[in-house]
Amino acid sequence: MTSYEPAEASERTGLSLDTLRYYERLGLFGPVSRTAGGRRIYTDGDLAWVQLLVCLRRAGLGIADLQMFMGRLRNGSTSSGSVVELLENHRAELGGQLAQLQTALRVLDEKIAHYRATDGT
Amino acid sequence: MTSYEPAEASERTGLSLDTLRYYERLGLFGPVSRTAGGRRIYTDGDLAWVQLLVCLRRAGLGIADLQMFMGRLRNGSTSSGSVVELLENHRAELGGQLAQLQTALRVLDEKIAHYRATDGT
DNA sequence: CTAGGACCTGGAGCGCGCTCCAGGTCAAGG
DNA sequence: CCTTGACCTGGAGCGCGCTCCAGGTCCTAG
Repeated sequence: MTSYEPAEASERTGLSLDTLRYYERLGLFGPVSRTAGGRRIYTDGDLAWVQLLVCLRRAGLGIADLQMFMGRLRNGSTSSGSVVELLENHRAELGGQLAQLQTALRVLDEKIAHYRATDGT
Repeated sequence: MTSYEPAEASERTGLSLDTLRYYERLGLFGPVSRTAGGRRIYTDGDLAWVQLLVCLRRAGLGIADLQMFMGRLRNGSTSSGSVVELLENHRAELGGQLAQLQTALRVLDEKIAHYRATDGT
């Protein structure tokens, strides 16, 4: 029992049927095998990939990133180094965003203080 | 000398003229004062706001966030609390993204290890 | 055999955040 | 005066990441 119909795959990954098909079309995973009639049958392996994709999307990577990502991972070639590199770059970027937010928080605190001092009703 | 022509404002904020106008149209800052002829003249105050906006955008907040943000800050009313709240929620979100990334990194390490063990050419 | 529902495909549509464009106005230099 | 270039406006266009739709197929239940 290591295979799932589309509905179940959707449920398990949290992606819509459309999005699953979309990702597959873009080559982010799969190709997914089919029944004689042409319906998709997702394997555990497929879903594991999808979970990883979901994870990366949630982490803020773009579709293009995921494409080169999958490309690299597919053709072995320990260029997996560059994949990890990509992730770590993104992590750095997130760090930057956090820093921006903290700056914003600081600036806001100043503004609030200023308001209180100037216009302290 | 606390005022700037559009070109200079653009240069100083790193936003395009279009984007400056766009943000102003959306009410994210301003209204910017004009010359008799109708050209914009940005003040230091304007640019300070814009810097804050840039900061928040870089931190990943959406335009809608910025709008309610500015709305809150404008009408005083120490609801600035909810503004800070917004920022901190977002910070938490970034934290979540980082976590997702780390999970992805971990999963990848596993996959790589698996590759090496299975197919270790 | 028939009905119903889950699934298929290709392509159109949408919300976001800009970016570009046409057609016109202002203002400093010659 | 005229030219030139930075600026103005409203609105169209674009790339992303889905999401929705029409029109058709499969297949299980009655």
